Amino acid sequence: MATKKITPSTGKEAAMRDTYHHGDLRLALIEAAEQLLFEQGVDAFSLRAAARRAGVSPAAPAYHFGDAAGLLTEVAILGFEELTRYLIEWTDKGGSQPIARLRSQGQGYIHFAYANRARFQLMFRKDKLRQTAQLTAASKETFSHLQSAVCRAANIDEKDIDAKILASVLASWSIVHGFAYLALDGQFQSIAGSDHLDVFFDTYIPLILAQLTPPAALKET
Amino acid sequence: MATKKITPSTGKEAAMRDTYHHGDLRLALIEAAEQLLFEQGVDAFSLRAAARRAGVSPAAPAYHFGDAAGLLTEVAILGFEELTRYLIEWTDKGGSQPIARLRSQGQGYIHFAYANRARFQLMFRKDKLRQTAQLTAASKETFSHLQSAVCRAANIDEKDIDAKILASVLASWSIVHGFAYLALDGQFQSIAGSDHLDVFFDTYIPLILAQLTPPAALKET
DNA sequence: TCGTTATCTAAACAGTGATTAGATAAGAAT
DNA sequence: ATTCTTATCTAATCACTGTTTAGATAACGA
Repeated sequence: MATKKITPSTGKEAAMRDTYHHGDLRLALIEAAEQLLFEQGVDAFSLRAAARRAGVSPAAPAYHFGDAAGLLTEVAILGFEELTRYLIEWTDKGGSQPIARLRSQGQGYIHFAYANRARFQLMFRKDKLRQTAQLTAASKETFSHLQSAVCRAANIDEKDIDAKILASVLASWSIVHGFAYLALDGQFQSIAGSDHLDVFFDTYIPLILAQLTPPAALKET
Repeated sequence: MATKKITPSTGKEAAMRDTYHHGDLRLALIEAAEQLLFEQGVDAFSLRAAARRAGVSPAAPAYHFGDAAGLLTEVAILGFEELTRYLIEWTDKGGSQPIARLRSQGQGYIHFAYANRARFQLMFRKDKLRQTAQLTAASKETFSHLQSAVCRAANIDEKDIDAKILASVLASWSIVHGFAYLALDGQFQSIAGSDHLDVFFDTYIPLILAQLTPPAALKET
């Protein structure tokens, strides 16, 4: 045999391999991509770096994912699925009152964003993703949980959704998403003193989420 | 003399020049960058393309802006200044009632985002910008208008800002920013039917902005 | 007219995403 | 066991990017 070691890249991250075939390159690349995103942010990501980390040549990812957008889309899908899990878990943490559950869900959304900075940002960077059926399915699944929580808080059947209730869903989504995005972008640093998680989660977020009111409050319009 | 024409780039966009010196390259590059952003989005921007469009060599921008982040930062500063003008104008459009003025300001924020897609996205992409004193000054100026509008809607003196009122400011900012961002990212396409401006501005936005309530509503917390 | 400074070019380097032809392996069919 | 087919990966290449460097050119003040 005498299968010589294969070291396709010169980088230090290159994983040695005894076999020509990787075994599970698809998974390895996804994990490498997630690591890179976590360590260096969305823009620092490069397909070649992911390949290096997985210990394969720069062209290897093309077979499994086509191009960079293909790989990142897989990561984004996993992100949406994880976000959905967050929402389910945190909604339950809210207890029995529908409004409290909605607010707790909002906390979950922001917690996810903080715990998955780059992945969260990637999920909402359409230019870096490929709009596959899987991706839209995953994001729709996430959205459906936002919608359910608002409907229950408003005591409205999900089949009776009209423009007003839909606006409330969009508003709820907007406020938690906007907050998470602005905070992650560092826009609150010069305003709220320190940018530490605790400050936000303990003081501001509960106050902000108090504005997640059910559409009953919209009657005055 | 016989000053031969200088055509540093081979691209078609290359502007001819009779003189070795451009004249006002700094401004020309900013305008080129804004055009590129408008036409092709944030990620498609490249420093070399901006140089080409200004009719100058790839290294020329370095003298005026240092690097790509330097040029983009200038564009972002101009963006914040324009956003501030939008807020002032739209706040006035709201009439005499402070709450109506706050809501109108929110519309202005979203209008700006729609009318300046890429520039708006750039302004909140810290990774692409250099955190200069000018930039933070411009964004702080913008923020101060958000703050003022909320304070007036809440009938509170700006000097008496506490955690609660600050949370309302962040909430107001978050909801309009989140809405603008998600809409620009196309997240509402599959939900709200068409993605046309009119639909949002006529139906959803007024409903959403109705949730921009003064902190009096927070007492219940 | 001369020195100084501001402004720009040319050339180069390392890095990127993507494409292509071809090498290698794994498994099925015979 | 041998051959065919397919899956998987490499090597080489291309056009492009941001950035740096040395040097060319012009503008300006003495």
